[in-house]
Amino acid sequence: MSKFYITTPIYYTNGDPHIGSAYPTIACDVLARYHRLKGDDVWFLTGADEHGAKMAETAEKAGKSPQEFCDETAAKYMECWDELNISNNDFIRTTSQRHKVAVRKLLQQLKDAGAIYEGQYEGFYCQGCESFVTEKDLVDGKCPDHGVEPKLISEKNYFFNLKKYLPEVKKMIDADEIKILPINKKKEVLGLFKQEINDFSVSRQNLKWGIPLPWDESQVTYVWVEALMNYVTALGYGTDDEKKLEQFWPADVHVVGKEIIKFHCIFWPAMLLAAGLPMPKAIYAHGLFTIDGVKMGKSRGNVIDPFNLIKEFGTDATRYILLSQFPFGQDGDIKASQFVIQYNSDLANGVGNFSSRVTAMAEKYFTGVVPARDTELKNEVEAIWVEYEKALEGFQVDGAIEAIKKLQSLGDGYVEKNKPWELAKTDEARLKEVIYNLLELLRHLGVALWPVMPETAEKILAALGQNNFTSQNFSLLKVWGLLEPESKVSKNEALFPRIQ
RNA sequence: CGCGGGGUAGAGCAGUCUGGCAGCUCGCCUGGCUCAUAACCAGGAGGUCAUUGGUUCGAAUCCAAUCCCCGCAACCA
Repeated sequence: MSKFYITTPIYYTNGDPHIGSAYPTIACDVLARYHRLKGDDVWFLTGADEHGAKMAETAEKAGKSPQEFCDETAAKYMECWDELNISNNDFIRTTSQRHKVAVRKLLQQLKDAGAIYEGQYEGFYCQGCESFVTEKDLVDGKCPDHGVEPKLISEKNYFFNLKKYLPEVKKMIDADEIKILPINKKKEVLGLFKQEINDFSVSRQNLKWGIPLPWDESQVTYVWVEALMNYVTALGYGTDDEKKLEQFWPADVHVVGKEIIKFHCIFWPAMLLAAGLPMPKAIYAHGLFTIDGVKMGKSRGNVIDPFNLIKEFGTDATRYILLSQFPFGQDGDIKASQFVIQYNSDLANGVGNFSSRVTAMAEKYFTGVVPARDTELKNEVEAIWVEYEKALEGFQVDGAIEAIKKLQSLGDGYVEKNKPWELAKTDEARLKEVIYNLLELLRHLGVALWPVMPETAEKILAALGQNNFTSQNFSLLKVWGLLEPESKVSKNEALFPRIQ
């Protein structure tokens, strides 16, 4: 049995959960469930990144203490994942005691290894914001929020000696010791090495909302530095019990958005290298949404709330709709107006209707008793399984959805070709074979569906009398002919009622 | 000349590496069917493949230039 450790990005929770975070979380859930089905020992981590100036500022605007605010948003995230039926094994919060303790251990480790040195950070500081601002944020050289010119100031900071580790990191990426996927993202990362990459600061002086450095309590750890560390702190790094760390680290895949690949593909490996920890095996960068052609953002008022989607379509359909908009590794544009159309065509008319028609025929013609075995569709179904597995092994969640669609349309085509309603009048023996093939195909569809739409899969399989299927191994489940003749099946209720 | 990705039917995408009838899904139109959730199946209409120039018997694909969109570009994560 092999292990599979998968992580979502750790979300910066200074606002409510939105589909930008729901999307990769669902994708990771599909991969986690697939590996569990295969019998792998899976650890699936997600979490909340809760420190930093921006968080403190957002909390203040909301009239709350940072901790209070974080507690509330983290709860919303957890609720959202719960409603989306996300099967994460852990949810790490960077304000949790376990994270803070482990971060300080890891930072000390980096310091002891000589990877951290003291230096001066120079930047534009806005009095109004009480934080550094970037030049690109300035309008006419002034802070857009406060209308004042920020002062160039300098403060003591600790820096990570990134340059020392860059050649080794590059080598590992080149050699696919850290696989960067999809393949074009590897090119992009290697391209970054051609530009000058400077050491980065790991601390902040005038900020309270963060984790104090172990060797200098006047400085707070720079937020994304400790955020990246969540992938090991959640496994118990630096505690008395590092069993999980030994069992699951290195990660099999960090799934990240393409906007943060530099942090994950360069900075994080460098830190791991300095700390003497093994490298993640793969980093998969997924694409970003635009909505009706424009970037999603609160100020644009086009943010799609996952809770609303769940309310409108249900958990499984929301999972499906988000994943099926565009290929996982690419950017894509989505339109909320397409969601209903897609729900109706793929789910109501597709999977749902197919399940109804097949189980209804079994009831009508054979009073719900599975007729004699047949193997007419065996080869075609096996070929689709090969495609399905190949896609998921390569983290191509959308490929699995394609395979599911193929199974279903193979079924609908088979019904049309064989016209069971005519066979019922003319050829009982042939009818038995046809219905068996359809029921068995539906069983395969149910299994294939499980990682993507677990509740639906369970309903389909329960109607076929397959109740404890998740306890069985996938290698067995995908074999043709598991459905026993003489066993009892029942008609499925409408899995996805049509939306008008 | 900062780095990288992208621009293909009304919509969302594949095809570009390795040049050879421009494909998929949805939507639309027509026909068929009645087991099923007004579902299903078959057929059809719809594209100067961002623009311009070049290479070639032949270019969405290769080369050059231009325009537009997205991510990164030392501290927003």
